[in-house]
Amino acid sequence: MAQKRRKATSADVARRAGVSRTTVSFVLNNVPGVRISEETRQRVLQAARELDYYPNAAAQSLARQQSCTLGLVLCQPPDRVFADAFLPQVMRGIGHVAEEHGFRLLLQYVEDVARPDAYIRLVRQRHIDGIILSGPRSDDEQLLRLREEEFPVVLLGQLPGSDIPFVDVDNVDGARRATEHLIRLGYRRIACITNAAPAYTASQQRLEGYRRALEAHGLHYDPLLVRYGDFREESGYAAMTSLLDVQRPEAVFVASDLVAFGALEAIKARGLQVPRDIAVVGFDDVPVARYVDPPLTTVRLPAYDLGANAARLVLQLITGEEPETTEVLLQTTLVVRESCGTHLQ
Amino acid sequence: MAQKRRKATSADVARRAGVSRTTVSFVLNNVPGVRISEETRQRVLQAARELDYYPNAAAQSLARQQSCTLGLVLCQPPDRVFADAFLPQVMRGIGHVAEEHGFRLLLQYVEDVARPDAYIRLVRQRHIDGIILSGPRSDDEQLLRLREEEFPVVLLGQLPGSDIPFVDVDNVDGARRATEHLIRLGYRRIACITNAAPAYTASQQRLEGYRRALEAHGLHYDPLLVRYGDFREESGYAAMTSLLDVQRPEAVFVASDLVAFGALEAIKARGLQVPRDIAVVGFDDVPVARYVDPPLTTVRLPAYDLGANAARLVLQLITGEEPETTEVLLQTTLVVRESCGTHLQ
DNA sequence: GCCCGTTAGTAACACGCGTTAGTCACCCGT
DNA sequence: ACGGGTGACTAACGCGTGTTACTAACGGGC
Repeated sequence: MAQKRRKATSADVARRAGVSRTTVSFVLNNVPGVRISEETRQRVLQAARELDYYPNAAAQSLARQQSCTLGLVLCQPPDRVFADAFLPQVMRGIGHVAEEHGFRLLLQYVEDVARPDAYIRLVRQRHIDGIILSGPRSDDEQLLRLREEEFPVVLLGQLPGSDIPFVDVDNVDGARRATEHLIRLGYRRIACITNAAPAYTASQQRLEGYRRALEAHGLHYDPLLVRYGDFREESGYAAMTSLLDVQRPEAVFVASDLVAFGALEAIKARGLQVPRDIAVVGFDDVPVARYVDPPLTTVRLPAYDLGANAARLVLQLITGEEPETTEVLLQTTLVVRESCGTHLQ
Repeated sequence: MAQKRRKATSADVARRAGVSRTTVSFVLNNVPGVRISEETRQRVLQAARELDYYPNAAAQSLARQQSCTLGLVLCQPPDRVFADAFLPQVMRGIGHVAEEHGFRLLLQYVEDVARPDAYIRLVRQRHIDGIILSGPRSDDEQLLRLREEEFPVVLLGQLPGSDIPFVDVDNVDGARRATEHLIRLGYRRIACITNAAPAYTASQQRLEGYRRALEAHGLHYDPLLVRYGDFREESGYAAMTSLLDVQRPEAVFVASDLVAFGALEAIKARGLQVPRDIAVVGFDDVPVARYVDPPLTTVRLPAYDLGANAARLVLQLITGEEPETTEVLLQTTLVVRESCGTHLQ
């Protein structure tokens, strides 16, 4: 049974159909502007079917000078836990769009950012036609060179000061809405714990959103109510403790669910209750946000769409279509659960 | 700056080094058994460096009759939440091992199991040399055909009744140890909520482990203390409620963290406390297990190793090395937190 | 009867590399 | 002087496809 036979080539199909290889290629690729009689066309299709013919991908790539493959490069920063939670959905988004356009998806982890050779080789070897790069670093020189060479690159996340096309979440707006939600619930003294050090763009942006919400409602932005997290929950615990040591805020906007979990712990450790004593809103809507106690009100990121948009954009760059915009910001959704105290009203 | 120049080929390198293309190939591939003078060798390497030469991947694949690419096929069953949490780590494991062997990783989602053409095409088109398939379905005929053709396939998870090589977690042992932990803590009346319907292999195995632990310690296995989950937390809530309606067990082994979260809710809803009134142990150690209230004692799966082993195995199948074993079961780790009541002792 | 346009298809080259079978020069021993 | 080895390379083919330029046949208008 096991057919270890040599696989059929287009030459085999041609022979069986009694035509030339050229004709086979024309028929199977539906080349426009070439006239083939319906009868011959059917003969070719029939032969291909009978021989279970599939064109060899390597040969096609070689001849077409195109690999029809996208590279997904993961330069994950320390916030692996966060990133990991979203990756599968992002990848599904990319995968679907890529498949619709006949593209495949090649995965490349880059652990050591100092040596990104791995993904550069994929480009130089013509293994991929375009790149979606998650977690861009400003010290990545290779990336800038690719850009100069006009190789199709799309970032997942932003690289300030560069003009590389990107797809990202509207962090400012998400944070603004989260904070505004707290304001509308009547809280006035609202603290903020960021998701990471200010060096991270997303961190800055979320803080900015928090600030804008306050100012839009005539509240004073008080730097003493701001603390910086570092992706991990321990940092949330420390930051919250520090806030409580000074003066208990009525509410806290924590720009990361994970950090928020730490903050929840710290609040409990003080014998306080959420949301009765302090309201908390997170950011990210990681899968478990709804399972913690109390269920966390948070900001949901459109993971699937992030991937789908990135794929769409890089495909446009590849085909040379002019994209409407090369800087895509996707909107977030506020997911109201219990930690913000809505149900207390 | 932007060098839109044609990329260097091995012929260019040959010309610059003043040798034949053959020699270039010999040098760059370090072909054994071929004598090249040290001087020529250096000249070739030098020329390659100066021209920034990278061999064209498609051409290499075509000539070598090998793509040096692994396919990771994801046929995720309904337990997406569970699967998603582990995927990134599994992929890292695969990615690392693959890279060590000069292999790349191609990702393919299969949403519609009835039409697995997508991943079959990758094989027929010689795009990949081997497959790691996550979430095998017994109704996947294409998969069995591949096996018959002796195409390198490794499963992540098991397919009962087939002899396809696989890598999986030792579910029986993990469940046994989780249950034994409860027994050692002094609990006698121990219930079990499975992670899924009995149709799922992993579900059966975990129940079996629970049973063995009981019997090994002279405890009676009572079907009335068993309920079936369905991956989702709602099922855990319902199952736990049902258990409490009959008679309150002293402890519960829940074969899935997510389902366990639901069980925790149900217990709280009855005004009972964990672990004081009922001890709970979960399975999977999803990232948030440590953040729920109380932190969940659970069984950790070696996600990274799962991927690394699968990659190693499929690479052996590809190179024709005889693997020691084609059925790999990896051990789990019991992660003791608070929900089991250890700290009450 | 001749020319030309159209239809239907093909020969031949290009894509960039791996590899087998061979060539050529040189040295060594007798 | 000559056969035989060896070290250092190379010519040429094969991998399987896409595509450009060309041809052969046919019919139709004048």
